[in-house]
Amino acid sequence: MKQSQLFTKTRKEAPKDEVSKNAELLIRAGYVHKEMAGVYSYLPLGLRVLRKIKNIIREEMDAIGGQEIEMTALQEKSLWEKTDRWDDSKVDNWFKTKLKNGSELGLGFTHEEAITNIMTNHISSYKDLPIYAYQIQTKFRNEARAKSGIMRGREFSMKDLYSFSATQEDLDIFYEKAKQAYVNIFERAGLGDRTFITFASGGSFSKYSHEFQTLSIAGEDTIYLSRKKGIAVNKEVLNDEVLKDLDLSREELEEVSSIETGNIFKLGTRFSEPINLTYKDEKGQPHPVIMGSYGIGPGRLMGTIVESFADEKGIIWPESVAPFKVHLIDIRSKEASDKLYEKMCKLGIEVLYDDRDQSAGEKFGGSDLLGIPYRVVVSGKTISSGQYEVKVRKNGEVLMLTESELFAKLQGK
RNA sequence: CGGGGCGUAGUAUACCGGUAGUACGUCUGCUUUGGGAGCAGAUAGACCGAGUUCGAUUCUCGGCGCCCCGACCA
Repeated sequence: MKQSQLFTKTRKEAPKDEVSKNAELLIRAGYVHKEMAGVYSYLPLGLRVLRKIKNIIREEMDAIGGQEIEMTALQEKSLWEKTDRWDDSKVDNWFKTKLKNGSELGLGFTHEEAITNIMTNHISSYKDLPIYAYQIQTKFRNEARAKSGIMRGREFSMKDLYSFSATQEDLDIFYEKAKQAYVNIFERAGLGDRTFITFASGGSFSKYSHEFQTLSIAGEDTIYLSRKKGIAVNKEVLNDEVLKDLDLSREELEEVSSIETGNIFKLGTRFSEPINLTYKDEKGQPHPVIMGSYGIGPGRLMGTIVESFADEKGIIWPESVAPFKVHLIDIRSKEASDKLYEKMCKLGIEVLYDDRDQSAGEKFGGSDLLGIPYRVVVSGKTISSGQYEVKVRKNGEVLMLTESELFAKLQGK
């Protein structure tokens, strides 16, 4: 894409009233637009990043048998009354609205009720199970206080997968698969080395749930981490019994702050019983379906990546989620730059081409802020040397490469 | 939801009971061109409403909005 066509611009100044690093950088770089507190629009570059994150998640969900669906944001009151989650005293972050005729509706903050209800039309026999279904959809939560930029908003994207099993064994097996899929997601998003499976409150059907906590000073959670064992315990549940369960001692635990980037949860029959989602076993006897839920927020993940890798000059995207792989910068050598751009496009290399008539300094500064992994400069200097200058954003390494070396590098050969 | 702070241009700010000034930014033109360059010109602002007043951006009240701490976060 030619940058002269891109409607967003980079800014030197931070917006006022924006403290979190992720929002400040994403707004300055033109990835997002803040509509109001806790509500952000994604602009072209931001949407490219968000899509890449969602696609990584999709691939991992599909790989463990997930089937993608898309449920509605509008939710019917009566369904939520069945599970006793309609009343504001039970769930305080509802956004509620009304039909013209006065009927109350809610804007979904999660979808256990909705999907359980859908499944009553599709599950009758043990032969129908298991089913694993997920969606990537907008959630609405009436947070008392929005904060942390795009990481804790009132409207945000969420991938939620729900598992439906006939037996506890199947749930347990799938749960472990989902856990591994989440590990893969964080690995692929570049956060693998700093994201830890964390034991958290399990609710009424299992002792623990598992959170995926990404270490960050911007985090709202406090966890106790054993780096050696690679696991952590959320502060909320830390006690002697838990330590004994997990064979951990206080001495080996380090208190760190972290961002909750994912959460997987065994639901048991918490929703299937009140909504009457049952299957018949071999003998024709009915049983409630055993469920699990598995959530991860693409927007929060994006914010976490920014928080994790940015430096004083701007964002640093891991290649897997970067809006473009290459930022091609023309310094008064339009003809040669155009040619290189055409070649990259032909080879399918994702490239943002800064073809604008700006000063070199502005282009470099903007490029650092955008955080695209490889910056390729074409200038009089590079043309006379017969080489291209490639700067690696994450470590500042500068390489002088011939054209064939350049393409070999960018195509990962 | 409890507590605190704050609303003057995109940003940072100044003055003032007599209708707003500066800097940076932005835009246009020219000159520049390897780290946000120079010159010239231009653009753009009192959150909203009510009250007090001859007159309110300024004082009072109400609303709306934003930020921070805490609580909350199946």
